[in-house]
Amino acid sequence: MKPETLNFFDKVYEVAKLIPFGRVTSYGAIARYLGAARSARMVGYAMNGSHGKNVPAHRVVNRKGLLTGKHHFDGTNLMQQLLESEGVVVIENQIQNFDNIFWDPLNEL
DNA sequence: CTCTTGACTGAGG
DNA sequence: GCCTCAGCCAAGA
Repeated sequence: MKPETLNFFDKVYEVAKLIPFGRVTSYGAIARYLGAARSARMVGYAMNGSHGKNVPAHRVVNRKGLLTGKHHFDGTNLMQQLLESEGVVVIENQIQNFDNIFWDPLNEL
């Protein structure tokens, strides 16, 4: 598997799968780790195809810890349910104690 | 080829 | 801290 054969989307999926249980990261963090610091939006765009790929998209939020992508899940509060199942406290689409559970691939990986 | 659409981010007021 | 604006880049029409 040459890296060149891996699409930007595939790279995003790989990183997303590496997010530890009960931790979260941001689109920008993943983008920077992939060397595409200006492509944070592409990370989110890539998650559109994350369904059925065993990708924990619910652990990826924007830089504020806001669940901006919750509307892309089936249920209205499915994304929040999944996060709370992992011990992550979410109030009004906002992850509480975000700085503490934030997982930066550049620093942790 | 051009134009629109985003699960974003950083800077400025 | 909140709001607004502009830059960013891939995919689809």
